[in-house]
Amino acid sequence: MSPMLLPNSVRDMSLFFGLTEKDRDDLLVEGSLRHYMRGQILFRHGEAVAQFYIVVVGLVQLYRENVDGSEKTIDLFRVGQTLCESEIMDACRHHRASAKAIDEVTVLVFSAAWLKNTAKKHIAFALNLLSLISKQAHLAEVEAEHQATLSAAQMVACFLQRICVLYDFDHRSFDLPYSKTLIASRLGIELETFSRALVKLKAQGVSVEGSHVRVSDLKRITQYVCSFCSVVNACSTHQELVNMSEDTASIKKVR
Amino acid sequence: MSPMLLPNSVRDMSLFFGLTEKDRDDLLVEGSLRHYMRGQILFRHGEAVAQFYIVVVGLVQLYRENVDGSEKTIDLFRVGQTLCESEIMDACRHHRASAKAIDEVTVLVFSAAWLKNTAKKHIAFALNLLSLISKQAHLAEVEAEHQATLSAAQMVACFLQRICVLYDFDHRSFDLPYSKTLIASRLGIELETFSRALVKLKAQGVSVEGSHVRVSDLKRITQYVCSFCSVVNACSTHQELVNMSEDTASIKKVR
DNA sequence: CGACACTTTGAAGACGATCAACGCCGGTGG
DNA sequence: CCACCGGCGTTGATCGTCTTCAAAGTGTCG
Repeated sequence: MSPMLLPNSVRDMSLFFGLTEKDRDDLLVEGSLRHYMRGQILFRHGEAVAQFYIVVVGLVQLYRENVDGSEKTIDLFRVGQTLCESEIMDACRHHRASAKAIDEVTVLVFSAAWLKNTAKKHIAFALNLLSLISKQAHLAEVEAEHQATLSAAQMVACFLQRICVLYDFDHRSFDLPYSKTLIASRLGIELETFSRALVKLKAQGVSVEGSHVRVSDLKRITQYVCSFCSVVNACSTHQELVNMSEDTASIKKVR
Repeated sequence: MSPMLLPNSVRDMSLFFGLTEKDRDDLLVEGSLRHYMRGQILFRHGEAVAQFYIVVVGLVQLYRENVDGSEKTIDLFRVGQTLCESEIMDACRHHRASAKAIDEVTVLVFSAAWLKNTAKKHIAFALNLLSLISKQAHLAEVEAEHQATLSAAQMVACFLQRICVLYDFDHRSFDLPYSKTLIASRLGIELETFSRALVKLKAQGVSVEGSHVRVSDLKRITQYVCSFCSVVNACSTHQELVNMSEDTASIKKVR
């Protein structure tokens, strides 16, 4: 697989910071591209953990099937995001959830051994991986906290903010990048609750028509969710995080 | 600080697996012991992240103060557990939560630079740290999922199981290691809800009188919470996890 | 014994889940 | 071209669960 063909969002991934271009490309060469049609399964809960994935095109859904057959979306991964790194580093032998393609998806696949060996071989890679997984751990903690403390409408508002940062959208006007059904599942709420939450957000200056979102008062919506939340959302990349953290104290004061 | 004085639960921490005893002790020497009285603050939300902590004695509460003054417990750390590793590796400059002593607490304190440098110097340490943080990320994910999908009674049952593994208690009869108020806060539910959840669990063969817990039917309570949950709870140490994962498939079938 | 922290219990209310009905839209097939 | 269908989203009604407020019970420690 020639690294030249990969989109910039993959070649510039934070995972490869601090490596020479040559080292990075030598590593990327060891991956192989794999395509999935809409709805196809990448891996299933319970199967052996054998591979590390980097999303190159499309959207991948990580989800769990409950005993009753319903699905709960754990997370959604877009271009430049990775799957299974924590399962591999955690020495977890079996997948803890299933993954499927939402769109037409292309992923770059590496063996689990590749990930471990690369971490051993390149200390910079190991530290980047640490940073990446730390960030995930933190996001998951915040998520757990939100589930416990925020109302549905607040979680939706928080999600909209996160979307803007992740996709680099204009915070005042943008289109939802995927269906409301999927968003509701991602947030752990029912579609009906999501729909009603959008109605409530109108009072906070957020209007959603179809898939188009317009936010009339950025400050109001930021205060509506906890201000801490907005810091988290803004810290999507390493560099942004470094910059943002300068301002954390002042944001705290503002609230 | 002489490593000889540290309890085994610290000297045998998974973080130092694969290092020689000498390397480990040389590293431990660089830490300094610090004592806190009941209720004293280790660090506050918003302060600069400067240190890495290993709990040597007592229980440390990580919590967030909401705008309205109420506290939400994010996690509780006992002997042999660590604080701030993910904040340090994540290059997060300011604490994302506050920490205080529940008991009388002793911690071993290292500079943030110590943690980063040790990871750079000893690849085994870096990999152990990766494993540790991966595990945390996973637990946090499961936690978020539980908050979204389980009832209060199920979360309490799940928590009791986790307690047993973490403290190596007899699963059939043990004492709660801390107050019900603290447990409720940890689970993100109100004390009243917690109390009522215990009443409901009587029907599942779990009786709690004062702080003493008796479980009459282990299988019933395991099935009451999702079976996936019990696998997670059991995977408290690296080695246990490696052993457990052998059985994951079979446990899945059982449910 | 009284003060105080911790816990339990009761009653009322808020919120989200669930079930049901309907509207909208794009595609398919007659 | 129209009828039908299925996927998606909205809205209404009802129900169960958790929170909130209030009161009372339990225990410990001075």
